[in-house]
Amino acid sequence: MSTAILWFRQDLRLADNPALAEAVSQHQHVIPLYIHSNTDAGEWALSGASLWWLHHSLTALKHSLQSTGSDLLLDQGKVQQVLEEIVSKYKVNAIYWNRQYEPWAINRDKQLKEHFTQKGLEVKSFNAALINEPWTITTKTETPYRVFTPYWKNCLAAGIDRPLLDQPEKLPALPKGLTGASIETLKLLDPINWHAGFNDVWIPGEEGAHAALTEFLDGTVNDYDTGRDVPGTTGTSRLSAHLHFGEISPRQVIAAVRREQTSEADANRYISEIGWREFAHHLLFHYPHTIDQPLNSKFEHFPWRQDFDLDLARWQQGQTGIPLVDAGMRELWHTGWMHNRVRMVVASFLIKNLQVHWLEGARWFWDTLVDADLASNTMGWQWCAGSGADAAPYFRIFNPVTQGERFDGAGDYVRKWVPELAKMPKKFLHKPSEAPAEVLQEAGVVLDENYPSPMVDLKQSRQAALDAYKEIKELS
DNA sequence: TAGCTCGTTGGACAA
DNA sequence: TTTGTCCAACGAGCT
Repeated sequence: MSTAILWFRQDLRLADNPALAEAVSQHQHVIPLYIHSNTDAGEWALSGASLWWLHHSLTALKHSLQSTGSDLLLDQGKVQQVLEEIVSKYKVNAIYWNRQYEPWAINRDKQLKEHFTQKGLEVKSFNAALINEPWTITTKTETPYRVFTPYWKNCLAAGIDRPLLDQPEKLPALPKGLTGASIETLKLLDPINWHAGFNDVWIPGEEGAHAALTEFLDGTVNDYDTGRDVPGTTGTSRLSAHLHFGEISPRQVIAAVRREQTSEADANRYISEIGWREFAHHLLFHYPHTIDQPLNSKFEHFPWRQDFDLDLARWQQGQTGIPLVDAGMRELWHTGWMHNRVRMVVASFLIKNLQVHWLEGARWFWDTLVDADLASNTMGWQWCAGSGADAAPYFRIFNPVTQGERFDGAGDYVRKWVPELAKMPKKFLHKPSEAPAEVLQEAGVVLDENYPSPMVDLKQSRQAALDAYKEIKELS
């Protein structure tokens, strides 16, 4: 009789789970285990909104495992120690897991693999999270890609459709006497119930992931190419957190999109977004220092603001006086998520108009996003700052008023998240400070009383950013 | 090797 | 109101 530990991490699903499928096929006993160990990751430990998601996702996984005759064993503490205890107590022969790609996780897993292999266990890891793992795609000269388009062309040429693994119908019961901690003892939920609104928006877990995918395929995907840019509508798949926690795999998502009668443009555009997720992992793996250092070293000398605390707080709270920025920051706070276009706009505003270091923004997103992902977050912020791979040219500074008028022309998004402006007419919704007194009065807006004036002059701060970028250019 | 082409997401301004 | 051009030049990646 052989026993394997199936160590769950960012692969909280039963279907298309290679480590699980292998464990079930090779061993009579399988111990599904999740270890809450939040010290390995240092500054990038799971936090805030992610912990809320994790709590519910683990609860869902536990239920599904129970319905197959098994259970999910929950534990916390040092990973090696926890594994060691279970290994010796239950005569475990093998440990299987699906790979993670964060620099800290790679180091930890490598060390664990060595340790337990030396002890005579079979230790195997699998790819569950990506179409192509970061080291499998290279340029003709075998260097990593730094530009998305050639990277993605290469992936497409190699083929991106992958076979799926079925969910095991039945799992062996846990060894007798093995009962884990309850989910509550992990204390993942913040006792301050700031995440109350999340329940209305998200269903974490594998079932929730497939429900979100179905909803996307039933409607949204058919206008994805243009609809994805409109924050006031459900124009995107909203799968990011499900994908991050591995409740669904990119293979499953691509296969499902392929089955739909969707226009080529919409399907390809969406699948290329999965490609960006892959590209982010490629970059993080090959350039791990980019989690807090610029990829482009010129930016080490960028004159970021030093005394930014008050401005950062206004940005975080959605009190900048720029309606689209405030709407985005409030959507983030209330739902743990923000529309992608708005993420770019609020990031550009923080970095360029306020000249606050992109890491401050990255850290706030890390705490508040349910889909916080080190690869995507790092790539996104560096892209906006201009210091990353395939970055926005420095002169490309979003004007949040223009962006609002272009992508939230009807104003649904701003009206929803900045209700104090709900009665503003379209013409001035994105720039209330320019509205005539009678328009403001009619809309019940009293500037600096119930809605702030813009905290910076957009034109002046844009010019200041351009000058700062010029400064580092001249250094080289 | 050298040369060529191209680069997610924009804004300001002029015509 | 819409469309075209410029912004500045660099380096990635291919041939």
